[in-house]
Amino acid sequence: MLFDARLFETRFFTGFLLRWTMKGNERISGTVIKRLPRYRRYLEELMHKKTGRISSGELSRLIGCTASQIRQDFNNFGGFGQQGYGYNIESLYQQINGILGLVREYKTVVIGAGNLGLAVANYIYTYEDGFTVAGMFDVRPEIINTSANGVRIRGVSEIDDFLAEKQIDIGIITTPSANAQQAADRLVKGGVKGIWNFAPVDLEIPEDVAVENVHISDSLLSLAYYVNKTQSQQDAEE
Amino acid sequence: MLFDARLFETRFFTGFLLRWTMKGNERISGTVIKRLPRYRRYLEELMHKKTGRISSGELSRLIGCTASQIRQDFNNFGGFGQQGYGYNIESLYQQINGILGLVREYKTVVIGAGNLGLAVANYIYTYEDGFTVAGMFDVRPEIINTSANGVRIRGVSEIDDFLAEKQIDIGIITTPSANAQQAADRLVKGGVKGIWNFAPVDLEIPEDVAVENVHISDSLLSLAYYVNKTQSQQDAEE
DNA sequence: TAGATTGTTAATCGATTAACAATC
DNA sequence: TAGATTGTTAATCGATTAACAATC
Repeated sequence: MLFDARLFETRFFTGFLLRWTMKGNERISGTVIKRLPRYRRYLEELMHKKTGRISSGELSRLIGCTASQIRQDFNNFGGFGQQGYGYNIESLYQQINGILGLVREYKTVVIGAGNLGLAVANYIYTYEDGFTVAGMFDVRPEIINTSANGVRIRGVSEIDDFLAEKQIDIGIITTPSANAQQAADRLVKGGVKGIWNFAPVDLEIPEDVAVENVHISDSLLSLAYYVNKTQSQQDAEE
Repeated sequence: MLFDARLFETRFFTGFLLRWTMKGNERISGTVIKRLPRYRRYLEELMHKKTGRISSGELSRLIGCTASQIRQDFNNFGGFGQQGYGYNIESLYQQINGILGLVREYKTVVIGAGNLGLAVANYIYTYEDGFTVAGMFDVRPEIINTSANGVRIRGVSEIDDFLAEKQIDIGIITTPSANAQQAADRLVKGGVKGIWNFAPVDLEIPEDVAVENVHISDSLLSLAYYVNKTQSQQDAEE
C-alpha cells in the first residue's frame, strides 16, 4: 500500500518542512479540493479557541458533514491523524495549507477597476495573507492613475508590458462580460498560471492554466429557485 | 408514468401561462438546479444569434457537457423538446425562467455598504432584471444617508423597522465575518425567504429560509491549489 | 415514409457513508 | 491493558453517461 505512494515535501518560509504523501499518480478529485478551504476555516477558528487535538467526530459535528468524509478526505493525502487520539489541530491546519499551496506568495493583477474589482482587491489586501495585488487595470481614462490600497490603476494598454516584467501568478477578471475573454487571452499570453473570473461567462483557456469561476449571477438565480419554491409552498398552504 | 406527475403553472407578467410538470413529490437535486442558470446564459446568447430550434447535441457542444445530461436535466421537469426536432430556443429559455422563479420581482436589502456591498448592489441594478435593491445598511456614520444607485444607505438600527414595513424577499450579507450571523438573524426575524451570503462564514439559518453562499476566499484557495500544482510540475520537469 | 432527435431506461462511474480491524 | 479513534475496505447512494425505442 505504502509502496505506491509518492512523498511530497513543502518547505515553509519559516523553514518548517511539511511532508505528505499522495497515492500513485491519482488525481485528487475536485470535490475534495473544494472542501479543504472549508476545513481550513474551521481549523483556524479552532486554533483561537483551543489547542491540541480534535477528532473527526467532533470536527464533523462542527462543520456539518460525516466523520467518514473527513477521514476519507484527509487520507487522500496520506492521513494526518493518530489512532486513538485524533488530529492535532495546528498541524492539521498546516497540512492543509501545504496541500493548498499556501506556503508562498501569489502575485495577482486585477483587470477591471470598477466596484467589483476594487472590492476584490480590497478583499485580498485585507484578508488574504499570501496574495498580493501587484497591479490594477481599467479602460476608463478618468480613473487611470488613481490608486486603491496603494496600487496604481493603469490603462489596459500597459498590461502586456506589465506582465512581461513582473512574474504574475494569477489574473483576476472583473470586467464586463464583453471584455472578459479578451482580458483572459492577454493574461494567458502574459504567462499567468491561474485565472479568477468574476465575469458571468465561461472562458476559453488553455489546459495548463487553472480557472476558477465566481459566477455570482448563477448563484443568485439558484437562490431565486429556492425562495420561489418556499413561497409557492406557503401560498399553497393558505 | 404521467399519472404521478404534478402539473405546475406559472403566470407571467405578460399573461403568458407556463406549464410544466414535476414527477410525484421528488425533490430536484441541487446539482441540476445549479446547472439551470448556466443553460439559461447560453440560451440567452443563442436568442440573439438565431431563432428556432437547437438540439441537445448542439447545445452540449456549446456548453461543454453531454447531450444526455441536458436531456436528463430537462426531463426532471417533464421534458421541453420534441422528438426529431429538438428544443425551441425561446420557449426553452422561458421554461427555465419559469422553473427558476424568474417571473416576478424579488426585493432585496444589502447589509454592509462597503466595496463589496456596493459592487453587489450595482451588479443587481445593472444586470439583474427581476431583482431590486430596496435598501442598504451600514454601521459607519460617515456613509449613512449617502446613496448608491439612488438607494439611500441607512444605519443598521433601522433594519428591523424597514423589514417590517416592506416585504423583502432576499437579504444580502456583505458585512465582515464577525457581523454576518447577527445580520442573518435580523434578516430572518424580518421575514426574508432567502439569504445571499458573501461573508466567509457558514451561517445558522432556519430550514425554511434558503441560503446561497458566495465564499470567494474558498474559491481563491482552491485556485491556489491548482496554480501551485502546475507550477510545481513545471519546476519538476526542469 | 425516412431521418432526426427526444424521452427514458439501463449501465457505469464516482462520491458518500458505514463498518471494522489496526493501533495508538 | 482497555478505550478511543484512526485508516481503510466494503456497501450504498446518487449522478452521469450510454443506448435505444418512441415519435415527431
